[in-house]
Amino acid sequence: MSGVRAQQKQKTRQALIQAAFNQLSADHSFSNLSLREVAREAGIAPTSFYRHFKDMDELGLTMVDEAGLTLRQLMRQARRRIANDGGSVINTSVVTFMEFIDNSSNQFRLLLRERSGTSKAFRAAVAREVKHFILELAHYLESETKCNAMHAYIQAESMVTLVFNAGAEALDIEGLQRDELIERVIWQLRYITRGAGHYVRETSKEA
Amino acid sequence: MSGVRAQQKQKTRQALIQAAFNQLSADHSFSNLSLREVAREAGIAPTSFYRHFKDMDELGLTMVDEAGLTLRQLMRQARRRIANDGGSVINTSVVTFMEFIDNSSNQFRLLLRERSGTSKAFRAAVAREVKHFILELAHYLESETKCNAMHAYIQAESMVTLVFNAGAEALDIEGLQRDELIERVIWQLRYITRGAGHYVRETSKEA
DNA sequence: TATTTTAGCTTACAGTTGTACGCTGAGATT
DNA sequence: AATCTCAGCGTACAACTGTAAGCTAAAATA
Repeated sequence: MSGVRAQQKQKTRQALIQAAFNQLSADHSFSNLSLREVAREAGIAPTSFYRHFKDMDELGLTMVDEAGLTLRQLMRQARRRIANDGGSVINTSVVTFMEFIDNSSNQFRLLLRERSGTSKAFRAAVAREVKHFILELAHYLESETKCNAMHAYIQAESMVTLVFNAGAEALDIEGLQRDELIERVIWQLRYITRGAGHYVRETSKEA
Repeated sequence: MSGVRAQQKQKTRQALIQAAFNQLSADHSFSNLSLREVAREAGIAPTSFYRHFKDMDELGLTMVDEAGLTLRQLMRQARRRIANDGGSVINTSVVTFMEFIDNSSNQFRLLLRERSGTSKAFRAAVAREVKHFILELAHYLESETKCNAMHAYIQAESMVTLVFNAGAEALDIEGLQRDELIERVIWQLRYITRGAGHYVRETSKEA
């Protein structure tokens, strides 16, 4: 196993994935990609594509998985920063997420677009990745605050929604406008934290 | 003016727009549309398309305007309901929005997708429509509560983001799951209201 | 009434797409 | 050493795309 042969196959498979990611941009979405162009950039004949993926959709789903992985790694990194540098949870998280958008903008774009895209399988795949993200945050909130599971989940869901959305807007702007955007999203997260906190307290009073 | 000629032209122009909207669906986005297919459904020759629009993008931008109009009409209707039926603001708004998603799902889909789509002009157009929506809500919040302008805007922005997002998710689900989704988004809006209220009070104390 | 304007048509073309089919040669297996 | 496997290639094709060019007939204008 893992002979020269299989190794080379993995290599061109990665070349295909990389080529596809490279061709994503502000004005080129996954559905705009053509099998032929991807194969061309990867340096293989169009028909050789099929040795690696059944069709473009299979490639795309692989890419979604990869982007989701990056996203989860990112979140762990954020938590590490919070634990070590001792910065504010909200601030650190938002800053880390914005770094993701700048450093891996094509991965983020893929998630962003395919979340409401044309293929049910894609939408489901992105939803799954986002849900992972939400659940990890919900667990964190549940352990760090005196939040019950339901409120923790809803709170996490809104936070992820708001940050994700701000990320989408951030893609198109720079400088001052961007700083203002970040400030706004931080306020939004504060609202959520306060508001959820209120209802949690009320709920525990009732209990 | 408004002779038989101009009248007929408007009619086929509308036929083109309608044909394009008809061809949108869960698995057919605007960028998947072809000029030829739209023309075919509208009942004209492909090349006659150019008598009405410079290219597909011009058609698309017109469609975005139309969808934005529908959206604003919807919001006014929601406010009327709130004033007359006297129901809860949050509940009525969410229910109204969900009706929009069911009754005009293709218009909603257009806004949803092109918001993060491939064309900067489209993204800007959708952002403009959404901003209208946010501003109207912000003014409402500012007048109905003791909220200052900044908090009103940020609050409105988060509410629209959360509802819009829930709408996107609602497109793919039905029944119980959907009811749960609606319940969650209502909680999220409550968080925002409470949280914003808290900071507003704090600000006015400081002042 | 004579002239101009124009929405819609037909024909035509060059470009791109996905993919079926069959071959080859280098690694893997026996 | 003989055989098998299979990643990658080249050719080929049918389906579709956007759009250029020029015609026609009916409405508008003068």
